[in-house]
Amino acid sequence: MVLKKRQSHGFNSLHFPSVPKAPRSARRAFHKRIVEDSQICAFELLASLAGKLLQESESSSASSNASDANDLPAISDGVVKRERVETKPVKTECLDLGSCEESIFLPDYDSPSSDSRQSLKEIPPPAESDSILERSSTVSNADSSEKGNSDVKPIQCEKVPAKVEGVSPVSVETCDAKPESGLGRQPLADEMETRGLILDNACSSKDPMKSNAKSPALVNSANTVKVLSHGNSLPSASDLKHGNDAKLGIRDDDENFFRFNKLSNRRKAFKPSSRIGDRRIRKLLSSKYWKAAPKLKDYELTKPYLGMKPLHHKRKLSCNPDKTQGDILYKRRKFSDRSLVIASDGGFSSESVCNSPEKGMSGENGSAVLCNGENGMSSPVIGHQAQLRSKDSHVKLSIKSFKIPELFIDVPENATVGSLKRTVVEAVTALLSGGLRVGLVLHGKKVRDDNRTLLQTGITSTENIETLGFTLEPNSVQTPAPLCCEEPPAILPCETSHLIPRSPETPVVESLKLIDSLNLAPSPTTNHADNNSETSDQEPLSSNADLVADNKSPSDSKALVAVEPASAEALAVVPLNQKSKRSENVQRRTRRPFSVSEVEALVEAVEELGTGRWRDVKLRSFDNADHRTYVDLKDKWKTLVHTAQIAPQQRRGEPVPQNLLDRVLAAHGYWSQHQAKQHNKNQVTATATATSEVLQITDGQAVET
DNA sequence: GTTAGGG
DNA sequence: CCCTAAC
Repeated sequence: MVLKKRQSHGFNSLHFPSVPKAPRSARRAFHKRIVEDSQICAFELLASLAGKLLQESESSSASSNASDANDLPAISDGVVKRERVETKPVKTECLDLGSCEESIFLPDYDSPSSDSRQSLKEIPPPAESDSILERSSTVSNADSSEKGNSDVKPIQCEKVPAKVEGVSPVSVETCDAKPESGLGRQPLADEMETRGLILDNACSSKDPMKSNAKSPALVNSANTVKVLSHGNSLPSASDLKHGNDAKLGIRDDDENFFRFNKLSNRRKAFKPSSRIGDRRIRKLLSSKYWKAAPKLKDYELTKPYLGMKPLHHKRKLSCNPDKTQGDILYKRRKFSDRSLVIASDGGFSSESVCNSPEKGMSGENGSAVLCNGENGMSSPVIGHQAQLRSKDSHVKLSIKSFKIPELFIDVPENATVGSLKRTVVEAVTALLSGGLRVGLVLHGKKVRDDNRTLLQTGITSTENIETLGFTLEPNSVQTPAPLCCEEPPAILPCETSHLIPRSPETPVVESLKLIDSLNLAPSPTTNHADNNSETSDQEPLSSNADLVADNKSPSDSKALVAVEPASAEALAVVPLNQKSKRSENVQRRTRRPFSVSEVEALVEAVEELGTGRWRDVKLRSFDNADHRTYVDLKDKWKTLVHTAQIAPQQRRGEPVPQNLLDRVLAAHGYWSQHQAKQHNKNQVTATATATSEVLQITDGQAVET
């Protein structure tokens, strides 16, 4: 060992790399797979978040509009329809990512407490797939026919699904929200629905299980996002075998196919990863995204902490149906590529979602809205609670949505839609990177004691439940506020929502503000929303498919969507997909060039401590610079050495005084040798036995160098 | 959690 | 800066 090391230092450093390299890369390749998976999870999370956001906005809009009962139904309809539309994409996704399915499921099983569970529970414990299928099918049915009539609470629940799909829905939502008039909305809904139906059909046909003759409970449960995803995923599997009508299906199928086989094996592995806490995911989230958006420099995300005003989402969009659809498609596509939107939901909130519209409105503290099942109806979702049950007195609640910390996005008008999207992703990612936790708010007060029983806390009666809210909170405050902090964020025009007052107690809970552009399709005409942040550019990154997706007659678009995107993507994606995907997700730390003074400090420290003791260097000279890790210092030193060795003309960035560079070289040279000597010495002393040889060698080395 | 190195 | 491997 010693010898080796010495060698490398002395002269052979160049050689070194070659040897390890091969193995390394190999290993890497192996790992990629895993990473990929993680990524998927990350995506799921994002997706879910997006879905939530959408939902949130939805709910708010709905609430505003629908103070009266009449309105509600309409809303629900819209929602349902939307859902359908989205469903298709979802499904696709599922196929793509075998993993999604798993992740989705996991939550249920994992957390006994989750609501969704309940439904499962009711039904004999079937294979996952079975249950899933059933559920999904149920859901679809419920949507189509029953939204309104669904007995009991189911109705409310039905609504929920819509929220799941984050992105695509948004656009739709926008349209819906705007016009109270059913007109604008309806047509869209129909069209979309149609599409959705088609998709559904495909799925359903494939699935034998499809028949929905499920107990009501199932139906209810269906509401949950999870359900959808499951359903989707399953169908996809079946699709694989049959082959889809749409090319899209083909591609997905293929992918799925592969994965599918592997999935079974991987399932276990996945479980853990599905968890939000998964380190990997976090890592990805936290660090990756930057690359994607280096050019976005201008954009800033403002963190909630910055004290921006909460904007209540409100998007102004044109309601052009066509456009909308295009958007939707686009969105879908996008998400689908990576993951199921749905899945994420399941992940985050173990709570299933079903809520009565009214309740939804009431969700005061901006958090989740609950509906109380207590009133005699038992929502399947809640079922999970039943497990906890003490006798008859269960607390039943459904969470329609979580509020997530507010995100501000500020981008130049000439920014591309794609960049905007990425920016949003970054923001969301940043949020998620720290992990999430759920807060409970009762009567506007945060309930902190986790050990108290619901009864003790007063979460038993219906009344209380109505004032109960759940919040999604970033787990770590430290979550880097990468993009935003440096400059004062521009404040976007916004409306504060009175609907979702934030209690001081729960600062964390905030509404996520999305800018309309997010939802917009790439087509320029579509967006003319007045949002400052809006961007009219087409997304450069968007695939042809995306473009194709926009204005078409419904039927056309459908066909196009199905086929084009799929094929296009398949082609493009297959080759590089993993990479690109990965690179796009997470955000990178903000770049912070070392100042001359920092360099000086570094040089000084290294002169004293030597290389190889970066932690000490950090402690000694950069202890206060929390943004400088010892790895950073090490890297900087590396670059300094390199810089010192190249011609001044080739150096870039802030020029480092030559004298410093000289010191760098000197220190580097010195420590290179010194280190070797040190090692030798240590070795020698330590192993008195083997010394002679070692010493000799050492000497030789030293001489040589 | 640190180090060392490749990217 | 990021990511990993290897400690």
